[in-house]
Amino acid sequence: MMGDMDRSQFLAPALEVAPRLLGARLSVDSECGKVTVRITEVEAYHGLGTPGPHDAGSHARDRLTARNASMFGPPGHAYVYLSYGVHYALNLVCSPEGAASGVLIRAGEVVDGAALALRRRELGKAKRAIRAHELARGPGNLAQALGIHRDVHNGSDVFSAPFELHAPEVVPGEIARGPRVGVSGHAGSTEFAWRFWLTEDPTVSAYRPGRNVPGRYARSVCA
DNA sequence: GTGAGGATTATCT
DNA sequence: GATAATCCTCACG
Repeated sequence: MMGDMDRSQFLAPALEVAPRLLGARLSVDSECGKVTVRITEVEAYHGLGTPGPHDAGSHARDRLTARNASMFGPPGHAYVYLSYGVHYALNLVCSPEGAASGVLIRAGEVVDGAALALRRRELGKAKRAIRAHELARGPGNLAQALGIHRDVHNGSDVFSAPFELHAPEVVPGEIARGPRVGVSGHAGSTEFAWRFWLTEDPTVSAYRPGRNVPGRYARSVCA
């Protein structure tokens, strides 16, 4: 159940991998120093070549493109994209090379390098004071806290520098499951309850439904 | 070449 | 709750 975190785990479809990443520790090193988060919230996205229902919410739903190419690349590598022209988001690529799927890392608890993470967040915008549990809350904030940039990290191996990935040290606790955040159409409905988070963890981001989602006002479902 | 639409966040009402 | 910020990606002609 909680074996070593190695590359072979990422050969599976993202939907299987996603919940297993909860509680894992992810570090990103840089010339400024290292920041480590304990992953508390993730979402699975499938794509061409990965078994399961067609995922209309995925960047890799139709074809290989310049943007989504690393989702089709080797498992255990990073897929980084620019969201809304404003924020980077980090995914860990799953499925064998040639098939697309990935796990979006949506939130984490900063367990090391909090001072650097805070400095990066303050450089970003933030006039308001940032509390500890908000340092890496939400995919954009998490990427910023870790110092993720597309040009530097997209397509790189998560099992090599500057990344480190370690399996959960203890059973992470109760896992909740619900529809993905900000995904429009059926792909954002409870039919695609592909978001996983640690119940009651304060670092988990707020749920916000996408547009045109059936059952838009349903809060969330638990596993 | 052009235009619409984001796997978001912070801020304002 | 609503919206601006911001710019890349992709579809279309």
